[in-house]
Amino acid sequence: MSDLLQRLRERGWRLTAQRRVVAEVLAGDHIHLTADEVHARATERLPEISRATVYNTLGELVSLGELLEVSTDHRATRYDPNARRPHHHLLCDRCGTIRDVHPTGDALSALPESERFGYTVSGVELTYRGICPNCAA
Amino acid sequence: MSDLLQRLRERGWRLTAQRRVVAEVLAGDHIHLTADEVHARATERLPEISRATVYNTLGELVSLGELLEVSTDHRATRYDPNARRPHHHLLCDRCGTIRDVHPTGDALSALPESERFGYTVSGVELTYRGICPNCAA
DNA sequence: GCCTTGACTTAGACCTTGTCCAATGTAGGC
DNA sequence: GCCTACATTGGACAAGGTCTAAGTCAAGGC
Ligand SMILES: [Mn+2]
Ligand SMILES: [Mn+2]
Ligand SMILES: [Zn+2]
Ligand SMILES: [Zn+2]
Repeated sequence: MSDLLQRLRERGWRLTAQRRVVAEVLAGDHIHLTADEVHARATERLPEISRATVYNTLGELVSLGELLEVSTDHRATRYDPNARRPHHHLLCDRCGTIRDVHPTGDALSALPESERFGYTVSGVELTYRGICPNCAA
Repeated sequence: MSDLLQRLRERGWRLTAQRRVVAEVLAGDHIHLTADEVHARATERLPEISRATVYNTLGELVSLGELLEVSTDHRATRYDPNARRPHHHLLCDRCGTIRDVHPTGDALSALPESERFGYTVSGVELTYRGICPNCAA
């Protein structure tokens, strides 16, 4: 997290209070917040931060490869700070909670040449769906 | 496609010109149109069809299990008439073209118990990403 | 330390996607 | 052919997201 700020400074980022707060809000495991959720949490620490700045900062972090965009549902995009270790997602259909998961094997190799239609395939995303223990109870 | 209309009539659907045109627009393989694309194509055949009716009809077809919603990008939902044969998607990152694909193996069994976090896992979606032959040229 | 400047932030207008509603039209049973 | 419950319509509305012009400020140079 201050690792992150360090990397960003090295890439010429100005260290503003707003950017610092957004970075802080995104710290942690299994974090997949929407832009408005990030804004709400950032506002607790820095009341005057604007929605536009949150969107700007999230967009920049995505461009820099420090954040991933995840669109699991048909609602708002979620932002995933776990961009350094490849992983997939397990989503609760009832409450929307998302966990990072690491399936075995390589999903890419499961797509035979005959099913590639001449595409150059570079990646694959898996989204598992189910019901979380909390919602099951 | 008239199969579809047949099934729908059996389920109590009124056969209106609007619904017929939406069903026609959705016919074919590897079709993954947005609601506005469906509306645009439907308008060519039936100029007075409204956006609300297109949304209504698409929503009903989804409820009836005749259409799938696909959200591969972070933009508009796409509607997939290939609801009868399970499949996954291969997406061109440049132009957005989507193909239906059928990978080998079972992605569900690739998620070990230790990575399920107590969830009851019921399904998995795969999205392959790459560049289509058209965009590569 | 202070100045300078280009990068950053801000409020709010605006756009796109999608939902909702009251008024109007019509498919299909009789 | 009539009736009526179901379908369609235009437009208002809402959420998520983008853009802009004006003001602010981090940080390098002195
Ligand atoms: Mn994640
Ligand atoms: Mn498909
Ligand atoms: Zn849940
Ligand atoms: Zn392409």
